[in-house]
Amino acid sequence: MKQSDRPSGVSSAVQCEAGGGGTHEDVKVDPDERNDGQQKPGSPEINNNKEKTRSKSSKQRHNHKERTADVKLCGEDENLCESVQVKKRRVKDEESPEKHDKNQSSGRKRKKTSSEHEKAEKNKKTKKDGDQEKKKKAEESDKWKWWEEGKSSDTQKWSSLEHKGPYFPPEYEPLPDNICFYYDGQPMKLSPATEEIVTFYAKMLDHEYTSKEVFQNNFFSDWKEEMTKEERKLIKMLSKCDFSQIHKYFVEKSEERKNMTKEEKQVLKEEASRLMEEYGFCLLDGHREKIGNFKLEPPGLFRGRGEHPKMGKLKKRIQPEDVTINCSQDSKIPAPPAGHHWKRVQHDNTVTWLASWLENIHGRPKYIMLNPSSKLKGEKDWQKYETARRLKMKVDSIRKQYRRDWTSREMKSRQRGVAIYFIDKLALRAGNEKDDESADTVGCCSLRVEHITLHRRLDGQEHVVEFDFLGKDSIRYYNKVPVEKQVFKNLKLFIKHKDPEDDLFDRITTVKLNKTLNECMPGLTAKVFRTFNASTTLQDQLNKLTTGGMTVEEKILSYNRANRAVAILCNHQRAAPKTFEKSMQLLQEKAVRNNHSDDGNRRATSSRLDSRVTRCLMLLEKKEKAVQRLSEQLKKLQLQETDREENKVIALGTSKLNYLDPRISVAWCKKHQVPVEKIYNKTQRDKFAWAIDMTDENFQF
DNA sequence: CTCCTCGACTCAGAAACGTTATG
DNA sequence: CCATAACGTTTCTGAGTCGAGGA
Repeated sequence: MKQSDRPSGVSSAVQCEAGGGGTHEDVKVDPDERNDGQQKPGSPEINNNKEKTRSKSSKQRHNHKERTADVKLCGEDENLCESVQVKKRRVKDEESPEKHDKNQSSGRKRKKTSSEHEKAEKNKKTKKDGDQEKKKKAEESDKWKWWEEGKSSDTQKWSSLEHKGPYFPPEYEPLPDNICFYYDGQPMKLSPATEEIVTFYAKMLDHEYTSKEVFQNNFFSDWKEEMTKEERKLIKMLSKCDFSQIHKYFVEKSEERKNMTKEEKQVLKEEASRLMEEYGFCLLDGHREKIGNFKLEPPGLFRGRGEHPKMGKLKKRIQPEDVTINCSQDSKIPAPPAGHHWKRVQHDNTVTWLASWLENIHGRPKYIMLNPSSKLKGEKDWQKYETARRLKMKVDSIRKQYRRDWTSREMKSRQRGVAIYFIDKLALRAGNEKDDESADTVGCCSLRVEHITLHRRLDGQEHVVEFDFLGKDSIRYYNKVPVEKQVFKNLKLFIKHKDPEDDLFDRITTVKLNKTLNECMPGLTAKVFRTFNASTTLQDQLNKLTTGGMTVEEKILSYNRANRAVAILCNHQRAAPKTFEKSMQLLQEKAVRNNHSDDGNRRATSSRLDSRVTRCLMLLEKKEKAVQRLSEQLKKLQLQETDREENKVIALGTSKLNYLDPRISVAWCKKHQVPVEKIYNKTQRDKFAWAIDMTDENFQF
């Protein structure tokens, strides 16, 4: 599986003190460590801790009363990320959405500097329709500054909502008569419904997916169910099906599309923007807001991530009769397609979605919701960062508490203490329980014994825990982390008498863990730690990496480095670009060539110097400049090279979009005179409009 | 009270698509 | 100047988190 094969250990680069090297073959626990003494005679329930086993028993767990002994704390965390140090902060009351419930209409006023840059940027492209330009500018000027209005209610999400309903994908277009499906070598005309399903498979033929047995089986059994009786009688084996002609047909079609003339492409583009204009927006509390996904998902074959047991299943076409519409009572109710009706029309203003349906693979609801630039999303986002900032105030006491739990007499508390420590230190996700109908991935609470290896000593470090598991989206998490001795002892205790497939933390669940966290601080849950640690890391790294005399380019490089540190912490990965090796090579070749011509220039320079000094002075200057330019270019290339290498499997976007308080970035931009559009593109600026508008250079997370 | 399911929302990387750099 | 490759942006939809509410 490609995802799991990714070069791992990426995580070690930034994580405070990870090591290198080391083998997988190590025994889990050195024998001589076995009776290393955490098990005092009086300790209750220490043995036989095999409660939550992988299969299902996680349901029935004992609940012991809290009897956490008040034991002395271990020494203060030198190991926790340095990011934690509390910076001098200026929490400006008026910037907190949470403190705003009362003065609804107080209308904070802020400078409105940011959109000016945008206009300047746009003016560069004057070749496009002047009309469009005007339109955009008009839109900009009446952008809704909801953040100046004070916080709105938590439960009621809107007071009026009007929209056109979802856009339905086009109907299936049957194949032309000369394109045929073959069974057992014989051409066969299929019923339209069956044929459509075949095209889904045929289109994917050169994808790795179709070679997987699970995929094939799921596909074939779902396909059979949709066949007519006659077809079912004939088609018995997938291996006798020949989709190649159909496959070829679609390849050619997409080729044609690529080779369309500019005019044809323009027509298509206009069509799309017309669609967007009609379906892409809604009216929420009197403001025109962009919708995130106004197009219903077309039918196709389900492609899960990783080793998904349901891959290849048929994702059915959504009918209007499957769709629930949510809008306000007095609004213009969207019209269903002719001859159809909605499943239901409701007017629930405690939710944010405009339409929903049940997806047939898992039977779970899916929604049409607003774009991140909308008030509904933006306000929530802002609130998220404010919660993370509140955690900043509380984090010291929480850390003290979980350290205390490491020596508790209760297994439950010890496990909770270690789990929160992992979540805090390593930015692990909570790790809810999952059913067997999805890929086998884990988070903190669902870690199993087989996912960690304990090394008493590794690469010159003590008490190293080696993590190796598949997380969300089946992305591999691989990291070797030195931990406190007490954590190490506890882990040894947790895995005692357990099988590899047993839960490491068998006495806790995400629900219980979050309940504890919520008692420490209202609104605190496991995922807040990710936001908190990500944002803190960014701020610290920016402070560390940005220095006075830097050029804008260098500053941006620093920003990207800081961003990368966060991405590594959060384990945000991507597949190495397909062309990576090749383009890397190209870059190197270029560098080499550059270097050579550099030499050539030098030689030329000196020889000329010998001959006619006066006349060549200008030439010399020129040449020197060329040399200088070339060596600068070379330096740039080398820089680019390392940057790219470092970035090979790191995805910066996810953290930038979801974990980094945009106000940190905006403040940094202002402080260092970096135009904000150098770090946020248009979409990102739209999403973070609130932060760009309200933040001054003194903002501290 | 706890467990368990469901619903709604955030977060995730791949792929498609568009733009810019390069040769 | 054009063709192509590289790169950045947008779309797509799957995969998590977490709270609510009923048994």
